Amino acid sequence: MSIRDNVSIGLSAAIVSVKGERPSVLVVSHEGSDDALPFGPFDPVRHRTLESGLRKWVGEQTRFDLGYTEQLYTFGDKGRHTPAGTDRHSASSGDGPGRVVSVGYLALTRQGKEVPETQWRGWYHYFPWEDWRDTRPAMIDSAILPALKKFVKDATNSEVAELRRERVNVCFGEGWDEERVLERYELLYEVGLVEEFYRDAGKPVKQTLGTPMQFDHRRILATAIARLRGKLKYRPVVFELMAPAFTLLELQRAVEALAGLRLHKQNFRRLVADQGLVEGTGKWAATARGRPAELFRFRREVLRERQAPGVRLGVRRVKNT
Amino acid sequence: MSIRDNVSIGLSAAIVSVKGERPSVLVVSHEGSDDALPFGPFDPVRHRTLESGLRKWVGEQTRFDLGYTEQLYTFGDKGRHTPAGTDRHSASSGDGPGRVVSVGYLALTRQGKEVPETQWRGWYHYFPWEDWRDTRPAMIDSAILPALKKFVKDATNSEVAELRRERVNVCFGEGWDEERVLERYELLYEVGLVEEFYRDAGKPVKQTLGTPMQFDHRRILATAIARLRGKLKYRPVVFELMAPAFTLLELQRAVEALAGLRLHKQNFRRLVADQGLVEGTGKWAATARGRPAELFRFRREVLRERQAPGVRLGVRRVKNT
DNA sequence: ACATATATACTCGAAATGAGTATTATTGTG
DNA sequence: CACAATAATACTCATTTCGAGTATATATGT
Repeated sequence: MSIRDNVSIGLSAAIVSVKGERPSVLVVSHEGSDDALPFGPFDPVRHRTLESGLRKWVGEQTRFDLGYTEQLYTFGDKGRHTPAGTDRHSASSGDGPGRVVSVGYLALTRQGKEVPETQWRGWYHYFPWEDWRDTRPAMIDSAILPALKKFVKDATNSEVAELRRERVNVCFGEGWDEERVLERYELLYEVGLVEEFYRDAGKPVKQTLGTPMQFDHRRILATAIARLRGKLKYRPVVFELMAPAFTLLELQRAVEALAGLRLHKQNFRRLVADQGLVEGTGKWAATARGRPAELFRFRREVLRERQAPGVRLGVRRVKNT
Repeated sequence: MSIRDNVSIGLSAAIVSVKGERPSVLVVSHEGSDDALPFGPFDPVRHRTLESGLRKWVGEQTRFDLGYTEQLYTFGDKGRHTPAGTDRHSASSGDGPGRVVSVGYLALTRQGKEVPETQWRGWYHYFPWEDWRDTRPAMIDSAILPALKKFVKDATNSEVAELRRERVNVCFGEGWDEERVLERYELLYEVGLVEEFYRDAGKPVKQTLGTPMQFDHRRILATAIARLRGKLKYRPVVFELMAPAFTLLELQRAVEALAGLRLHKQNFRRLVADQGLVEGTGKWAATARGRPAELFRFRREVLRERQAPGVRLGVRRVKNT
């Protein structure tokens, strides 16, 4: 237990909110460098727990009050936490910048005012292939599948080829599993379809998909999206992202935005109502056209009452609203 | 990002196997001190990833080949990683033993030969209130609920009391949710029903429930059990713990052992078979009494083919076999 | 031959799910 | 002002899954 040189703990947070139909993440962005998630060091002297450290500096830096937070994953890969332009091998030389082990968090919040240096960006900028709400994204057929086919063909032997084929099939084959965000990102990284691959390898950057992020932050964001998409189904977490009162369609749009899928309206309503997740307020939303919708509120009691079920996404996909 | 003093990364593994009807965890045990999970430091110079570091020293120390592994959680709480007998405040004094952030892993393996200094121990030694296979454990009514009632009554105001009541109800109320292992352990810790509470607080130890472990290892084990119980239901992970060929009853017993619940035999069989998780080998097991059971094997192909579903535990609970 | 112990097959009602169709309450337009 | 358009909400229906049995088959031991 004596090795404690050159390791530091970094905390990164994927702070998520939804405005309208856009799931967004809070990023630190500067001219001339890639976007980054808010991150900071963990100071073991000042903070009793990792999470209290996180809440502290997120509060200071972004003035956001994190409601729900959840630890995602701890990443310690050598060569994947390198600022652009830095020699990726410097960490192994003993007293260089040292190794950073980063603990990623997911946080959900309602959207408030922005803070200097930070901005809300739609998460599909970083993962354009993950949004299936309107159509299957065209880049899957035009760019991704051709590259993946080549990846399978380039296998050194037939056994490797078979493993690769299965992986490609699970990630991008028939039967879209909206939760496999991380697996897909890692696959695209491996085949050189995302910019981070070239940066980490010190190679010249090629034309790639989606907007890159600093360090391994896009990987952390992929983990966050995957986790949130999964959690949606069995815990009522969407409500952390909603205003106190909302129409059922607004709720549905939020879930759709996060899941990247369209849902069946009537069944969605039935699910939410039957589970008692929500109760009418007796007020109606002002709508431009059509019959006005009732405003609902989340029945916070369900969190305790029963084993609080989630919004089981009504249906896989559906043609239209 | 300059703080890197006095933090070290420890890796701990809950290595799980099942023999017969006993879910077991590999522990390091010595006369005179509490059991511990195998753990070791993460050496950032030698290892590229946290997981490769883990596999390396687990391999060296225990000679076990970890099949499935999964990162659980990263714990960094001050005062909960203190060896028995050490002043729990020494970590905060700057250049004492320093702060250990520990990354917990879950690993599944088939049981092999034991290694000196380690031993397989049934996990219900540490969590006797979690085994509901035969009956609802008597200690819940005799020891746990009385203490929890007092905990609710001792609340300083009625709002706190209400929150406590809800927590108690979710953890030990009607409708046992076998996945809430960690929540229950944390609650018992808080009310002083587990030994670690007294040790961490530097108080004299009272009569408590279950076998204690060193550091925060029982918490890590609780996390592992919770995760595994959850995962069982949607990924076919049980098979990592089974011999290459097994009868359906053996499979059911393994799932029951892990979940701490009895399942409905006929429905369990239907679920497993209908999902194509398993195929007959045409061989039959030698049984002492009764009609011989066919031996089955796991159809590894399902892992790729479809989005591999898990063994959805047939039923909540059942009177008898 | 039959009691006992298992394994395996089949049945049946209740609930959940997927996919609609039908009805109601608004606004905008000819 | 009637009516097209738009959206909310209600209701229907076939299919699947689930929980809980009963029924039958194949062993062993006496």
